[in-house]
Amino acid sequence: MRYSDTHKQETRKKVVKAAAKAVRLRGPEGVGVAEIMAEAGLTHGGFYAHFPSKEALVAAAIEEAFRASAQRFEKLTEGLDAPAALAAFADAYVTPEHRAHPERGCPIAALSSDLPRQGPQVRAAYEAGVRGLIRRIAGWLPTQEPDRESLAASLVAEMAGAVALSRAMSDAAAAGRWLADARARIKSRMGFDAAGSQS
Amino acid sequence: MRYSDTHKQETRKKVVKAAAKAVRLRGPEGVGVAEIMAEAGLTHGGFYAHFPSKEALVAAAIEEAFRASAQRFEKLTEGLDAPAALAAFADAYVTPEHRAHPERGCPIAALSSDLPRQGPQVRAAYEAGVRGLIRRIAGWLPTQEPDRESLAASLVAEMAGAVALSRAMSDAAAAGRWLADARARIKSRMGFDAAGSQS
DNA sequence: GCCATTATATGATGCATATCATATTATAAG
DNA sequence: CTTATAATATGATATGCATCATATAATGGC
Repeated sequence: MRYSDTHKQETRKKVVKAAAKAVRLRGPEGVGVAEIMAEAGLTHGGFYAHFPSKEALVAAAIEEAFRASAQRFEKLTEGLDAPAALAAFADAYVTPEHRAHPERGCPIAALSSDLPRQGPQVRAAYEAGVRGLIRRIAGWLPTQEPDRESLAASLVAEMAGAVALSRAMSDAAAAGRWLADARARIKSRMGFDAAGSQS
Repeated sequence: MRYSDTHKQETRKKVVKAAAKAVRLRGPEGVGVAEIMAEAGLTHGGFYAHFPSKEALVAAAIEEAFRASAQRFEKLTEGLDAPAALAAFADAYVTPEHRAHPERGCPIAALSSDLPRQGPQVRAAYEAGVRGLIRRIAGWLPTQEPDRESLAASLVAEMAGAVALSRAMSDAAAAGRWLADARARIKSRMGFDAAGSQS
């Protein structure tokens, strides 16, 4: 073996990371193979030594994006008890920072409407990521909650929907205020606030 | 004037309607000018007699999609009092039918993640549509609600997010069950259920 | 230092697509 | 019926992109 045996894997990783950013920022159709390779410091030619197709790269990019987001939030919530973890999650997710940086944010908010139009590999990667996030949030919900998975899915829908909607608002200040409102509503639905909380 | 003076306007309308479907189904980048013209029964050549650019068409298509959705829901809720109208809205929006037919559904759910990547005309059309829907829902919310616009926006985020997420689920039956759950949660947040409802 | 082999680069191909220039067709007025 | 003109079609251009064939460069073992 001539090159160090980790060399190819390392470049592959670089390419995938570049793709993970580019795809969230410009969308699966908005980004080209050559562009991603260039961002990873390579030219387009070597691409097919790493991936059988563009779709395979996009699928890998989505996996990577979910993995990185999960890691980010794990770090953010480690050592916290369940209510604090949930609150910390919402406080990080439903924010102007997340709105401003899709390229390092949650793939659900960044790609929700692109997804139905992607091929099966991409959809599978995305679906697995969604399920993983829902499961993580469900695990933090109070055990007396009758259907934690269902509530978790509903919370994910609202959080991702809120960030996506906020990205459609052109006025950043107004978007920020609205995100703060949405954040408060979401936290109050998480089941740990004063009694009386519904659903 | 040789052709009847409404002829061009009529074809324009046909083109915009075709575009409104195609854009929601295949996305702004997934659809071509020639394709849309063909769906309207024309060839691609005449296009620039109607629109100065593809972006202008996409913007018009989004306006049309919002207009049609608004009309649809107006018909659905006419004559109902506010609580019934809200419930009818949620019962029509958060459904497997909506999940299955983005091409005649809400542009918010169909295009949320594409939007930040579009040009200013398209974004303006979308933003106006979003604000219109939020305003309509806010008008149905109970007057004692402290901030109806904010709650309405939150509800729109959750409804659109729920439909978008459901479209990422490959198992239609599971998606349907989950949509039913989400629908119940959304209706219970609309402020007209048994006392004790929060936020 | 040289060789075999693996990784990346150069360059080509074919296809799709936005845009535009020019030709053709349809129709209302005379 | 003829004609002027508005509406649409045909065809061309240019560009961008996924994919692939072939050439070059990098590196560990001898």
